[in-house]
Amino acid sequence: MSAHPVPTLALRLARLVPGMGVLDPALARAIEHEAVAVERPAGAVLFDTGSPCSGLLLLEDGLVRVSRVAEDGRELQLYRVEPGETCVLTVSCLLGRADYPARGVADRAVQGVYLPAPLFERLSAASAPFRAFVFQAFSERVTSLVDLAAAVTFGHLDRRLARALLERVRTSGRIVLTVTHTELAAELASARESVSRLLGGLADAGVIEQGRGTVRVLDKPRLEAMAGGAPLTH
Amino acid sequence: MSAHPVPTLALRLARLVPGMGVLDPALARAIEHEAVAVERPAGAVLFDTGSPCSGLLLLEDGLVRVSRVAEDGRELQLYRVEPGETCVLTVSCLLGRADYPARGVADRAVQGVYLPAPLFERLSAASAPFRAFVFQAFSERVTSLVDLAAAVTFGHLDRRLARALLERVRTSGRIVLTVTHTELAAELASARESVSRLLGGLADAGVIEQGRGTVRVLDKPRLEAMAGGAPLTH
DNA sequence: ACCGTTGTGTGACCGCCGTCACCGACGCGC
DNA sequence: GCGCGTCGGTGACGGCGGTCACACAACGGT
Repeated sequence: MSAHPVPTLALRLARLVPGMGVLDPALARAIEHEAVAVERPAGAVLFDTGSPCSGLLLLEDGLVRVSRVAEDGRELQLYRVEPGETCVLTVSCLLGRADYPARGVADRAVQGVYLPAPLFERLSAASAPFRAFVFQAFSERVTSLVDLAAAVTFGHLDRRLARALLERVRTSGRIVLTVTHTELAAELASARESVSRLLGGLADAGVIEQGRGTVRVLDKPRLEAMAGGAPLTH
Repeated sequence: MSAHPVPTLALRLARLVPGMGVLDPALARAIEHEAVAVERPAGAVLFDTGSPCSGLLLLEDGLVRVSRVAEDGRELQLYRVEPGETCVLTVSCLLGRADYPARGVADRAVQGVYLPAPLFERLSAASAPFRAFVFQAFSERVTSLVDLAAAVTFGHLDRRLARALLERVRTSGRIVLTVTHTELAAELASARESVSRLLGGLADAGVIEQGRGTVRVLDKPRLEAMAGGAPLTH
């Protein structure tokens, strides 16, 4: 397809993992053999509740939403995985040989490098930078999960909504978000009507501006104040 | 604090970590030098929100409650650490060099082996069993955090209360729990009155029996049904 | 036996938010 | 234009559970 040579998997991996420059040749060969280049379209289910975990996907591009689904169909977004990040649950399941307790869906088309479990273990045993990378990301996620639990318990919906909006501003880099009230409600495990009412309030207060399927953030500082100032993964 | 007729620290460590039998002599020496035997009375605060994490405590005896405290003083128990377990947050903070996002309090008097960060890193680099031990525990905790978030979001108080009771039955091994309504309320980030009413209902239904400062679980299966996926009959 | 402390029961009130019902607004295809 | 699906706004209602304000019982110390 491509006229120019595609980077090797080891190279693509090295780009994702800071400090992982020089590799043992045997290890590099193992990567070429065992790692897999992955591309999935938006909407694809990457893993689901109860399914076993066979390896770790390192994201180069796209966005993955990881969410817990209740019996009644309601859904709580646990976190989102962006390029350069890792999926805690996947690492967790790999380390503990457990099944996934949640669902991962490609929010935007996904491209990355997939490391099957044996390769993952070999890498984490052999490469300190790889370990550091995985566990650093891991650590941030655990904190964010704790934050989530606290936000759901203490924080009221307005606060969580503010956080969700800020999160989207941060990851998209734009202040005009293309998101429907229904989507936000699903993300927060709430009801569309509640979200609509709150957004209406924010619009009245001049914090945001609404369009059909869009939200424009006008007053980010105010939104941050509402979110409660809690540090949400830089 | 060294030469004693008591087991060496390396030995105590080996008892805690399955499969960690034979150690490199240099490593064993490092453990003797750097690890610290720790004993703290019930009620002692082992770490608190915002404080840095300097090492990992492996519990030999006692019980640690890890909870997130809100601004208004309400408290949500994230999990409890029992002997043989590790504290996710501690490991997480160690790995990510982050500050604690929660508070850890000795619920019963605590005894254990404390591994300062450098020693922890050395051990996790050198010993596969140690890595496996830490990360296995880590994995379980992450799952339990996800469960917690889901329970708080979807589950109602009765369900969470049932879980809390069962958890205590499990860890104490006895069906007569010495726990006050106030304590349960704090654990669930709820109100004492709510807990009292729910417990009253359970007593009426014959699921439990109450005393002053005690709860006797009579019908564990029924309690489990409540804690599980069964819809609540009101 | 007295009294303070701690644990529990109970009624009243109310706010948040989930649910139901419905309608209007916008977009798209034909 | 017309129909229709998606999106959003609004009112009504109700339940869970948090808060307040008590009353009271159990235990402990002196």
